[in-house]
Amino acid sequence: MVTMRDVAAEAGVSPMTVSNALTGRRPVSEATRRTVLEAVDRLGYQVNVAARSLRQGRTGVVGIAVPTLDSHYYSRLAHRLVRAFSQAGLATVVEETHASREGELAAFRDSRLNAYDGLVIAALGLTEREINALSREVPVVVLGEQELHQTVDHVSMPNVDGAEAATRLLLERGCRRLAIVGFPTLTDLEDVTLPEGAAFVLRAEGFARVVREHGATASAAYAGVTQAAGVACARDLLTRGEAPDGIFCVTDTLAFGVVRGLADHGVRVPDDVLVVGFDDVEDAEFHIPSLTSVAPDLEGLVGQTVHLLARRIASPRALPQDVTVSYRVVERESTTRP
Amino acid sequence: MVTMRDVAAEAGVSPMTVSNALTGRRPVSEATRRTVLEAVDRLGYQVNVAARSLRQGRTGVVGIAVPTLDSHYYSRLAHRLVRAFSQAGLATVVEETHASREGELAAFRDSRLNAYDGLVIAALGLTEREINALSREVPVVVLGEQELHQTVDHVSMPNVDGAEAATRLLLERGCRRLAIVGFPTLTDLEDVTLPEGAAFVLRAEGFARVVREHGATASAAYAGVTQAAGVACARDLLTRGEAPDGIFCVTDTLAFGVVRGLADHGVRVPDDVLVVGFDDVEDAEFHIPSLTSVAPDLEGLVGQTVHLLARRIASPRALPQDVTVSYRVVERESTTRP
DNA sequence: CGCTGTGTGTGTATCGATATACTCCTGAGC
DNA sequence: GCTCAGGAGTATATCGATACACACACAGCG
Repeated sequence: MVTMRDVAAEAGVSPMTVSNALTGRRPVSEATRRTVLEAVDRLGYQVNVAARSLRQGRTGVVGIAVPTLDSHYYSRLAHRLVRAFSQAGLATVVEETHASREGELAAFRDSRLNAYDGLVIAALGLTEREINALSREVPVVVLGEQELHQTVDHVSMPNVDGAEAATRLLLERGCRRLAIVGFPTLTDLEDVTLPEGAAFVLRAEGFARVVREHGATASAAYAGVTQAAGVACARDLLTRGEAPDGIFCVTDTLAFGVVRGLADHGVRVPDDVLVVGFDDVEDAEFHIPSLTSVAPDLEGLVGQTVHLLARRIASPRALPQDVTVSYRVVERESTTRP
Repeated sequence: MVTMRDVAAEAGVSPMTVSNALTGRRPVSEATRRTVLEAVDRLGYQVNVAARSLRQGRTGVVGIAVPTLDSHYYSRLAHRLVRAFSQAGLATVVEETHASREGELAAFRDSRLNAYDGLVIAALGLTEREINALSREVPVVVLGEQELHQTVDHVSMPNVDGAEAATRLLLERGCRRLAIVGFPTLTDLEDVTLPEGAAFVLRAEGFARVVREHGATASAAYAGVTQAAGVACARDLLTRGEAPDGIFCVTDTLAFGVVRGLADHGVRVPDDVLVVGFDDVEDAEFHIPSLTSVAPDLEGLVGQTVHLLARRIASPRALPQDVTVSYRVVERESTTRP
């Protein structure tokens, strides 16, 4: 491997001058700068990051830890975050936590910990207490899957409000027998702990509140987070008493499954039942029927995340911020009466 | 920061003994091992990866570079690769190249280069020559988007064969006016260079070959790789002379767009036209209509990739292998005549 | 009894880049 | 003519973990 020392020899200067010429940390005369750069080209020199970061204690890389990449929502979120950090001049690596406590601890603790200058994590498995403890050791921004209490930088989705809006939309469109897919019950909501974390609870809360306010009837079904789970929930709802005429799904992914599951039983959307999702993933626009969905302001979420993490890296003791981004409901065919 | 030296002092041994106790690289008596581990716990010691990898020249991390995570296919592929490497005991980080030459060079060269022990790259922008040159400097497995010539480990999809099978399926189902979506022409195929690389060319080749053999007529449309592009292509095909009755889309993503675009013009799948995709992404099963697709053996692809990279890391001068995985055609509603 | 071998542990040099303190030189100012 | 500021470059120590050579005790063996 060719080192800075080799470049220095080739250029007839000291290693330190090579370092200064390359990083610009200290001034170097124009002439020697050129000589150095030529030597670098000739030898094909590349800086050794391990050595640099050992010395500097920083790596210039931020980690992005998401539960899985095999998801409409998280793959898109990771993509947007990467792009935003890149525009801010920060390199990124993406890590999957498999929605497990261990995976999330790994993102914090693992050997790679001191390889990141900061971490963005969509935490599902860790408790608030754990997150608080860990956040003292490394700059971190938590993405909104938990309710936290101003102890760590936190950017969250408008879970309750968005769910309320979605549910109201169903009622406005004339639905009277509502259902929620992605949550197992409508009583004692806060006692339920799902593997997917608190976002689902908050969305269920919003749904339940509007149902209560309007004195509507509602049922609930839960079988997981995948499209297949959506299919199962649809079947479940159809074989149970009176079928719903409006379904709120806590994610678009579930909604896709639900629509598919309904179709399997000859139930048409929107003719027989209206469906609303949450997240407004790209596919919502292209499915048949296209899916009405709650669209959180992803750009805002990503922008805030980058901003907060950069701020925290710069000043580790800054006061933690808690931001909730805005949303809008994008209405499409799945709630448009024919 | 607490270092190995601190642990050594706490445990009353030398740093070297701590290292040996933790890595197991050299034997340590059971008693001192326990003492060391207790000291580690008490102080909350974590190894500094920068120092370790500077000394060892290895990091235990492999990089996975894909064009984008905002894609049905690549996000799933990245997910599977991460899982497979993890099962093989290797940590991974995922990087996006934005399908650009620069992004791919970055994956190789960027400061983080010497931070990976190996690289898996789905290269679209680099030339064969460049890949060959770079592959001499770092263990790399190229995922099948290029035709390479046994100069680098390479795992590829059954692009030509799969496309042929898909096209034959359309003919068998009675289609006579075929179309391909995702490729701009059917003459001088090999002269076309798409931003998406050679996979599209190969799929077009398979399509064109079968069309030729059967003396069928065919048209072509291209507008990019997204679902929106699929919509545009559908519109394009419908407004141009006689509409096709069978469409082969070079990716499922395009196919989703095409089906949607057709629906926008009142053309129904499969009633009026049959559609086949390629990749068999998860959504293919859940769309309405569900999408017939060429399903490459992803498990095989991922397994081979892990195997080849591990092998190359172990023995850098091993003879390069070129593997093409198998495929099957999964027939669903989009090609099932009502 | 001396000699080799094995099992444990320690000291030292090293990986490559860079922070820091230092030297040298040129030119301005009085 | 002399001092002093500051620009350009260099020597050295250091970040933390570990490869390597070495030390030492004790067992087995001829």
